[in-house]
Amino acid sequence: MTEPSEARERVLQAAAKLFSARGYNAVTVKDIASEAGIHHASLYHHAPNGKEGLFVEVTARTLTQHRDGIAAAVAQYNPDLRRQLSAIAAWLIDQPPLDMIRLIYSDLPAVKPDSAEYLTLLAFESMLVPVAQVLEEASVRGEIAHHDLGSIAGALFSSIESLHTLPDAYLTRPRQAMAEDIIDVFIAGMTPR
Amino acid sequence: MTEPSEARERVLQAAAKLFSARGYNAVTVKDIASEAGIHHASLYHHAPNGKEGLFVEVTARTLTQHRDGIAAAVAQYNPDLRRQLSAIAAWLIDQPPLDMIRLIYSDLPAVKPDSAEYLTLLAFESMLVPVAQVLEEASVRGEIAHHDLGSIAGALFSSIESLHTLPDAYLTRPRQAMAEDIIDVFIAGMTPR
DNA sequence: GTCTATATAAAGATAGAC
DNA sequence: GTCTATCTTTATATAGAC
Repeated sequence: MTEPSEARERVLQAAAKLFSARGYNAVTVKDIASEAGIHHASLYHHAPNGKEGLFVEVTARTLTQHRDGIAAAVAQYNPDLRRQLSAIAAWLIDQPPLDMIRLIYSDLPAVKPDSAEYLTLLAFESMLVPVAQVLEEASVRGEIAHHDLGSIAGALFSSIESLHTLPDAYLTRPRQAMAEDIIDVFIAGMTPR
Repeated sequence: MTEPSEARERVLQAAAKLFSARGYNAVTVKDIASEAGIHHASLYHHAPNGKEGLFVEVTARTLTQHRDGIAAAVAQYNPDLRRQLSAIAAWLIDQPPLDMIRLIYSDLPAVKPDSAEYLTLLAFESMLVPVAQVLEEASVRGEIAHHDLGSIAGALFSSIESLHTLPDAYLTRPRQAMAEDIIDVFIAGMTPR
């Protein structure tokens, strides 16, 4: 669609950063251009479809990166469930927050229905499905009891993701340490006794 | 500040509903007025501080209602931890989604710093602290092992809240049933063996 | 590829009649 | 308490020079 270039990449990264931090509606085209170090009119040279096209493109890219990051964590520590989940948590904590509720209820209603549907599907396939799969494999190995793994995967994912919420005042320990505690509880809770 | 009246209450409820569903930035004053069945200029009669004042007022009210709803659930089933958590979940599922990440990262940056600080504090005191307290009391009774109960409370809260995210296509069972499963895992995971 | 200038539309808000 | 009319500001987007 548009030529790759160093400047375009700066725009995409600025957009990804700001959209991810504040959501579609709280970010202006000027914010993005300013973050990328160019005039906001210049942005349309790199993003002919404007704000909406930019959002769809960088959100898809962010989701794909999450999918790949999670897949790498899963592959690296296979078949050690605890290490797999810790590595997924480390990845999620290292990335900007990915607020699925905001994405679905606030951001996506502002874009074309086709794009919204595409991103919704991509989000679930990138986040929930891989986590559920890791649990499923551990279940097949007999390490955890059979639960509704979709529900549990969602709970685990949002538990880790919510660590981003904590303002520093409430952050008594490193987020990764909190994540380990949460993972411990989940694993213990699913382990047959 | 402003006289209570049936019309003003309609405005507040419309604002609460829309802000809660889509967030501060995705809702316009016209949306709220339209939902309340009045012209948008009339809205300023009931809300002299405009959109921002309206948001702060209804968000505080929503948070306070959540605090009270959780407190009622806790009191009703004291000292039965599982029933307490189920009742909290039932309350949260029955209410519109309360997205803390969106509130803190997307909505609050748009309001005056004083208001933002006030709402941040109120949010944590209304949601996380009560849930942590229920866990703490169960811990004192010896029913669950000592964990970082702040982390676990946050995980539990966001796990339940994330059930709102699931589009109907992914909703194979009632949300309350999923919540029960999640609560089971949390309790089992914290129970000393 | 970036800028200045400008067009267009939408949003928040106020004044004043009824 | 509600409306019509209007004002001001901001946002998205385009045209065209350099």
